Amino acid sequence: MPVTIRDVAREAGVTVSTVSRSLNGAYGVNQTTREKVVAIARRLNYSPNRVARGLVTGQTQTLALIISDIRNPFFAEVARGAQDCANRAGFDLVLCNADLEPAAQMRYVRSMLAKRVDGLIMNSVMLFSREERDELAASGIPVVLLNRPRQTKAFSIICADNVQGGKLAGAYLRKLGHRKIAHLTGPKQHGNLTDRSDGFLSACADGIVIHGEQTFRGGCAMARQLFDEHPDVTAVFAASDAIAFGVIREAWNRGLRVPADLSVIGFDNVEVSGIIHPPLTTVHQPKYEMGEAAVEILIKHARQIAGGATPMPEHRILGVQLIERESCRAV
Amino acid sequence: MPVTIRDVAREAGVTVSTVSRSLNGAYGVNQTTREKVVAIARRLNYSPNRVARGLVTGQTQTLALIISDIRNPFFAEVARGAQDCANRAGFDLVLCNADLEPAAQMRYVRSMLAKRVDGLIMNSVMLFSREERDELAASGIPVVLLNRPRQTKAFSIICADNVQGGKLAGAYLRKLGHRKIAHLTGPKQHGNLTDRSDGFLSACADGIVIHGEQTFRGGCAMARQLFDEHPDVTAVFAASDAIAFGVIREAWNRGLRVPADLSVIGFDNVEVSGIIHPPLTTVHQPKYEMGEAAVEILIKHARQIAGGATPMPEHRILGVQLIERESCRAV
DNA sequence: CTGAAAGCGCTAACAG
DNA sequence: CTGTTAGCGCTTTCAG
Repeated sequence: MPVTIRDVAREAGVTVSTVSRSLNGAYGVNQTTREKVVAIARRLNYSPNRVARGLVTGQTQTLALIISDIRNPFFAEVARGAQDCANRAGFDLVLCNADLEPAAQMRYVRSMLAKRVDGLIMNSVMLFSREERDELAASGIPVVLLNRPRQTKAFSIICADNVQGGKLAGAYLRKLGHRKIAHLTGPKQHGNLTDRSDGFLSACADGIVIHGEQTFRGGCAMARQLFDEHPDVTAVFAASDAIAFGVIREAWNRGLRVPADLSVIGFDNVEVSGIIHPPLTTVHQPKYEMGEAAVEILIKHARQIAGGATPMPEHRILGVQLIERESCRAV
Repeated sequence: MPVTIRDVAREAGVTVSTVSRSLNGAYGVNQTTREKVVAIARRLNYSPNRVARGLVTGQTQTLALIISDIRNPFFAEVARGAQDCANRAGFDLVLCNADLEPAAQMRYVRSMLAKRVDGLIMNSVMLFSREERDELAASGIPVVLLNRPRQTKAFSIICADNVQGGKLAGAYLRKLGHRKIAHLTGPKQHGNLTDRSDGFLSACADGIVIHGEQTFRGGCAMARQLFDEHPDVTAVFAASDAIAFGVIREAWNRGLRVPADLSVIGFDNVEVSGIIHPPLTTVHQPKYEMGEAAVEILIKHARQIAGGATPMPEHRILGVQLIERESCRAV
């Protein structure tokens, strides 16, 4: 049904190879011939079948993004950065939501491999077993891991400077004069969050640390526990904005005013943090840029592989930034 | 590098056609032969090259989702529903963010067509010109439009019952006893929003309608205008949650308490509406289900096309629902 | 039930 | 500079 390279060739009175060369800007085509071919291709509304091209070149100009959930605003922002960057380079991005299930994640990986994507971005927990990791590495396609600071050295890694972010938050609260400070975070042993805790504790060695669920609900629950057990706390550093929102909600419920009675600082700087009341002071992660960086690396590596080279995995840590809004005050 | 169907065939001592048939569950293969082939394929860790298969079958098991911006929580939710549904059927989903630019949108459409996706979901404004529309229709792949109530009859359409939603909101505010009610919405002549307005006006014929930008900032701006020009208004129906958040923010700035001094109802029911203070009463759109429905239609139509049939475009309107939270009160 | 052969639409040597 | 030839890896008639 659609017009093929053969149709163009016939119409132009040349062979398909000449058409291919003309359209792909390869050397060795008479300028006049090329122009003629290009004109005819345009007139026929010809568009090369990328599947066919992919089969012969071995490259699909497609990347995969395997994350836990696109509804998480953090990932939405990363995805947008990744897609924009991919688009600029003529690549497409396929989206996979694997939640936190290793099995789902691995199914997606295999499916993407079978579709011969040129690269893979993944986040999500404890990826696969040793064999699975080897399987991926053996596939020979570039992989960048998102936010997995201490992972194997076989893949590239992009993450924000979580240690620095935690330190920034802790130091800021101390500078405001707070002395009884709590840190509400997710599960222990969670790469990112552990780094944030470490950074925080380096600035507030006597900080109270409470673990829970890294969600709005989790934030509510941890805040309840905190208010019950440590009513003298004057400031909290939430390991994510979602947790911070829970803290603010719970503070409201207890009649505590933020920031009058309680200072709260978050982490991530998701869009809503500027919209809620009070506007949330938080540590900004360069989410969009992380997506861009991941794709940038992938494309570079894919080109190297196409050129016969073996790319070196790259580990890039992006800077964070304190965003002062209205949820903290000096005491 | 990767193991091909030929490797399996050689190892099994049969030809590639037998391997193909065995693996695809086609009729006419000796049970014993099939089992042997399957076992060997598994042992070799064989996974068919989907690009090659796509070239011959003409189907890629891939769908495209062209939206304005995945960072918009509305689209994130739709995307998640779409991706889940696609995944269940063995399809993948490629994500494109075209913002509101017709040119970008058309580039994505063409790119997806060239990659031979099996179907297309699009939202975004005033798609293309007549020729562009014809070009898409001529491509012969199924298309479903998101939230474009009054579009051409050549494509399928999924949208929420916006008229009903507007009516629900208006009737609710009246039932609470409000008489001076304002409706803050986006640009005029915007399919969805116009429907919401119409529904609202059918319940509140004397409602004040203000047009602006359909964003948080736009909500702030419209609220300022409203408070200046109509200080006696006791309730507002915002055409989207984003606008409602702006109204609440601006109310705070003016010292108006929500809902004590001003009742606010939104539209969409994005996740944050349950997180902000006060929790927002709003009209729920079945976003996830809209994504699912879109993919469901696409896949059904793709199968029909593969079977030689010509699918009939389908128009599906999904029901909405009033979510009562704490931003409205009776007067 | 299985094999041989053709071909999807394109690129890429290799000749001429 | 252009044409001929050979596949990429798979499915699918068509024979046997």
